[in-house]
Amino acid sequence: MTKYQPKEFEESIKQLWEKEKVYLTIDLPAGRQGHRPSAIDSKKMYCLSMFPYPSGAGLHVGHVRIYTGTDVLARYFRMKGYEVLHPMGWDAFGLPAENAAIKAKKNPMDMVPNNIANFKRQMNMLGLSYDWSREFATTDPSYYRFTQWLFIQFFKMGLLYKKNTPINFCPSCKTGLSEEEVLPNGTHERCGKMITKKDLPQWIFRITTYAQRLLSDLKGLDWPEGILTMQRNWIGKKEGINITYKVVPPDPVSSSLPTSARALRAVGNPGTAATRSTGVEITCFTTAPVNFGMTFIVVAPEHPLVKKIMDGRIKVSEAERKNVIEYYEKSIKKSDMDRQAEGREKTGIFTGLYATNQVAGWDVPVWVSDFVVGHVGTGAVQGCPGHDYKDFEFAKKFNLPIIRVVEGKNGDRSQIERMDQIVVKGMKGKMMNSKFLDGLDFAEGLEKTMDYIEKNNWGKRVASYHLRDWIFSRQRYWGEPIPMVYCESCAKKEVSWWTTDEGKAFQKEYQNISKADQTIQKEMGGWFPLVEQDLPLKLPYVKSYEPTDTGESPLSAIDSFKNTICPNCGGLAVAETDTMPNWAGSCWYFLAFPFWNKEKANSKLEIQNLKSIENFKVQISNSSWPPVDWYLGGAEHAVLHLLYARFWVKALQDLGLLSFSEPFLRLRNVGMVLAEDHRKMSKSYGNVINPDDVVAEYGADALRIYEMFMAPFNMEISWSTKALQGGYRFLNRIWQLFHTPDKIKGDTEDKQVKKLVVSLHRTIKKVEGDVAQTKYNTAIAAMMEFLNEWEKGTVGLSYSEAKKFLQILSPFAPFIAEHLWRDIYKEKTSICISSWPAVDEKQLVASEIQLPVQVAGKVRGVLTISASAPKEEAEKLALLDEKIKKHIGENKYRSIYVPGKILNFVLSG
RNA sequence: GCCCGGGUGGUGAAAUGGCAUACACGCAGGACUUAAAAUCCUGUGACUUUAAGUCGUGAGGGUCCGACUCCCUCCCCGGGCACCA
Repeated sequence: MTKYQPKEFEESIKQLWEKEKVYLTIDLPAGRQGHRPSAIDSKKMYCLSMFPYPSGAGLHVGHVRIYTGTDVLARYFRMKGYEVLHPMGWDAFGLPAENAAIKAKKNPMDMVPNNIANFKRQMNMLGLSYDWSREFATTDPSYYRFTQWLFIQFFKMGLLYKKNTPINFCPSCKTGLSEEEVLPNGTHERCGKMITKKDLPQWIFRITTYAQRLLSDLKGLDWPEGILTMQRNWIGKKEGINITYKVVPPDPVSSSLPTSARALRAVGNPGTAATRSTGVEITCFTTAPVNFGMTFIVVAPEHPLVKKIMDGRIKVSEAERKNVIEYYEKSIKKSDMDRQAEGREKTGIFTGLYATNQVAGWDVPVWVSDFVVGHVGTGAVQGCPGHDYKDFEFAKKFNLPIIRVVEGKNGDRSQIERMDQIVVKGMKGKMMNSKFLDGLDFAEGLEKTMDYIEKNNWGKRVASYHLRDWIFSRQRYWGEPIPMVYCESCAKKEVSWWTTDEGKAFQKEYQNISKADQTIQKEMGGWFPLVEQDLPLKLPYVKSYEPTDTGESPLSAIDSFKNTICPNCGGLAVAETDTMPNWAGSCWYFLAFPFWNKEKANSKLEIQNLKSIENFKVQISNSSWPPVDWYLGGAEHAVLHLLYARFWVKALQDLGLLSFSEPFLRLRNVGMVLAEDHRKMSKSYGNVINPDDVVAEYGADALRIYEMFMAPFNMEISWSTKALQGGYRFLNRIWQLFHTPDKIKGDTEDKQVKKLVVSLHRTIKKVEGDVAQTKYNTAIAAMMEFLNEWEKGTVGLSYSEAKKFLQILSPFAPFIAEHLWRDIYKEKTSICISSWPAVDEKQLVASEIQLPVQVAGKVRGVLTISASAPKEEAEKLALLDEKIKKHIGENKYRSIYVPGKILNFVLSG
């Protein structure tokens, strides 16, 4: 008897697949001949794993899990007759690569190809069925030229602007840092010193203009419910109202009073906006306009009103101006850590100004406090301390009046003194102290207030989103250069791209979708995209690319890169030196695989082809492969990557390049693979498992089977070498069976054989159903169960039925399946492209089933009975059972009968 | 504090309203072997000496003929966000 020794055949099987090009995909819809021309009319299935960053460490066993999971799908659908696209590429730009290269004192450009070669070797070793002819890395100039081209289109649409934005900066290392390099306690992960913020001009994506569509389109996606919820919460839509309040000057009567007394003084006094005014307004966003209980306004330190007070455009007393300046300086310097240390303890300062609450008809004092956040809502809140916890804390701290306008539990109308008395939006209660609203339900009262405010033109209902615009600049070397040029002389002449002929034509063509309003056009004056035919704007190969001590991009130190000419006027101009973030390449890679041709894309001819951009547009918009049918990846990308990619697809749809609005129809998460000690695998713990070692000892199939079998696909697992050996044993037993002639030569007329065949077909059906739900663990368990039955029985399967078992095994363990397929069955074409065995449904209809019988809810017996037997028959049969009879005893009973499921005798006395 | 996961044998887990613990690991005993490894066979939730049975899916309550599964209250573990108006 030969032994199962995967080492002896896995390598040659791998070469066979390569030689026979079994994974090549045809191009849709152009219909170039693939290996199965007849499949051109069949349904398509685009199966994609989130592509990896090719690190120097090689594949992690976690990678093996996700890529095998997608591979099982791809292999299954191929055999089911679908035309399958299953590509792989490399997300090679970004911080990890750059930092690794800095450490190794190499240029990432030199390191990345080696890492890719190693990843690719390991993937082939695992038998992953990729169509490598479509491979690319986001760092290939032939790829990132299009990333840059897309950037330019988004710029033209008015989706990008430049603005001073704080970046993380380490004063000790003199370097700009990304979010992930800053530890939660506000220190730099490498040197341990506190980081600070530094203002630098940054490219910003106006993702917020798509907030509503990003929210609405979630409906109808076949994604895990938890991920959908997280996306919804991230976008965070809130319906409310913006109310505009007129700011009135300090009250001359009370100007001699101390600040605290003056802050209180106005409340309850008649509103004075009609007679006095500073000409300034404050707009507050609120979801609960409880205006009859509103006793103050608080603005964020970043609010424009604060600037106006500080520079004297609004007159307040000198003492109050000083207070405001002091408070501003202090709060602007506060790091997140300081603010956390303060906890919920409120700070703030009275500005000396008032505003008129027109609804209630009184003035309220205006305060500044950093519990109000500049970028949330309008950066100003109306204080209603009886009906908001934070407002309550603030009012308590500064002794501001608290007015109850909604009854509490059991009609409580008492003065609000404690937190637990507060009635907030969503609670029940009747309105009080609210004039025309008195007696209404709280929710109704809010609606009425909003109607009233809108009718008087004091405010407007709006939706506010938690989602913020997306900072797209990185002051780093290892990213796509941003293909933009700034021309100071054009800027001075107030020339923007949209005032050029090209820009005007674009505006006209895309007037319905363009977001390039007057503000954007003005702000972006002097900025011009590179001439599209000149792309790619190549990242220069340089010796030194470490982050600079000014926080600026390393490219800014390279004169030959920085100094350029203006695409508009031809004069001297400055090239943008920031690069794009890691997300850029991954935002559209799934759109590139469908038409990518590795050889062609990288040929000199193609790169010099002036029409290549036009070709690109045609290819990206004509392919019928996208959207992605199955997208598999880790839950850590639940928000950012998925949201960004969805955003780009919507923008491209608006540009007319795509005909669909969502990139990923089905999403499934893969759980992490932890080490045997339940910790993350890490060199420092010495608990890393290398797939190379595992394959060398047990073969690729055993590794695949183990990772698919150990737990549901989306659950976290800890590595277990013992359990891996179980997978190996399973394959070994299959090997032995196929080398035991009696087990694959059953007589098809034999009753025992027929029974075994029924079990096989049941298994085929189970595997089909489970694979389509990514329930790989139970699919494998079903095959194991069948194997046990087959092994233990005295008869075998017929030669042709046994073959079907190999076929259903092949998506999970392709090497052994292919080997036996060719060795035992002498097949000449690959099992990968054979047709999935048809289930003989007729055989599966069982004439008799095992029916559990309960007495008073407890199982007391099992009947062998026809699945469709009538109740009378089942009952009669059950009562023949001594044990059942005994448990019923002398009791009266009635019975519940669900045919095929259960018979339950319910006792009644 | 809020949001998202999760809690079932010694272990990974199965069952999504109908026989709780499939499948696998581990363990124990046995076979084969000079021996070990490998392989095969048998057993394996707890309690009850045996039998017959009782209990049992984080805790408590509810709905139902029937609940791991649905509803309510709470506890614990993991992840994320956090003064979000």
